[in-house]
Amino acid sequence: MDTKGFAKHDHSACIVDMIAVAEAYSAANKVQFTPVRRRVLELLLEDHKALGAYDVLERLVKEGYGSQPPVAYRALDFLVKHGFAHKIERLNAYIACAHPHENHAPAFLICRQCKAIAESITTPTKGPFNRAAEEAGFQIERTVFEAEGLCPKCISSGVQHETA
Amino acid sequence: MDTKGFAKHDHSACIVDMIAVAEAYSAANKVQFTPVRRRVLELLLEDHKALGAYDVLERLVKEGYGSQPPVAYRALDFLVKHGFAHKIERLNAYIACAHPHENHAPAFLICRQCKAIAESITTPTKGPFNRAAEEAGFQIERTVFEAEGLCPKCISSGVQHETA
DNA sequence: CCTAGCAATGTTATAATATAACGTCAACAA
DNA sequence: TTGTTGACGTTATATTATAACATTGCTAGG
Repeated sequence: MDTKGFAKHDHSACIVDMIAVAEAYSAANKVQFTPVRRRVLELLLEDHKALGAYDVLERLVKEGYGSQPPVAYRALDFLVKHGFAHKIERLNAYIACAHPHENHAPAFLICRQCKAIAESITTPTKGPFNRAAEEAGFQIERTVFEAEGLCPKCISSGVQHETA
Repeated sequence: MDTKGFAKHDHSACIVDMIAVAEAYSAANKVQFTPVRRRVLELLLEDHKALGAYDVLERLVKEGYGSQPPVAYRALDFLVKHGFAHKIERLNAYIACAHPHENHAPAFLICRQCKAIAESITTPTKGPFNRAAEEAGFQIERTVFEAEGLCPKCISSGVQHETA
């Protein structure tokens, strides 16, 4: 299981790369990688954490794009639909995909302290969950795998115990 | 992995049992299993599917309980906190726990067609996800495992293909 | 008995998240 | 040219969730 997110990496290169991938994909699949869509993907990549739709919207407004929620939701929906972003259900927020088009079954580790998020990919057809589904005769179309807890950094900096 | 939900069972007995468990637990843990809380648990058990907070509220109002959202949210929070219900993040809805206090790491199979939901329990310390977390040095506190797709019944009754 | 503290309930009000519906425009194909 | 389509922008509204405060009833200590 390949997990990205808590390690440092060359971030500006990562943005450039992703945008290039998105452009190639869009050309190949005859979908439009328009300025708003590109900009939203960049925003998600820049932050490298989950942004709410209204966070995205706020930034778009500042840059002269439309000012109403559908502007943000539509761009986010596009990115999610085509595999460039994921929705973190637990947070009602969106994050750039760290593994675009690697046959996704994304799984997230969400730090409750610093809000960092790592994305793993699990094999879509194995694991106990898939076995259980099979036994039950259930046909999986989409999965949500999210874990909340403490990332390595926050553990070592002494945060402990849930505040619950 | 024990999966409950798509098979038939004696439903009124299941409600009675759960309520008894909840009462025993509440007595033992000195928490108050009040009328609203009990009623909300009953509602969730009766439906055996996920109810939104406002669905719950609507029924409570009809029965003379308070009419404002916090009434429903507080009861649901209580039930979730003490392990009698779970929130289905994907649906922003709540469902009675099918395995109360069996050392939970609940996993759900959600039928997009008929809205039936099955609850499995996964072992909280195994599986690829836990291994990935361990490798990453991440300490899991809570998990969300949800799969959407088609349940056996809907498959055999001919529903196919996502409408996407 | 009184009363201070507490937990639960109820309320009002508002915040945060999300979508429906419609008009305009540009690209493109017939 | 014209009809269609997809994207974008808008207005308006729906849906989900919480903050903050008053009231009530219980109970522990005096």
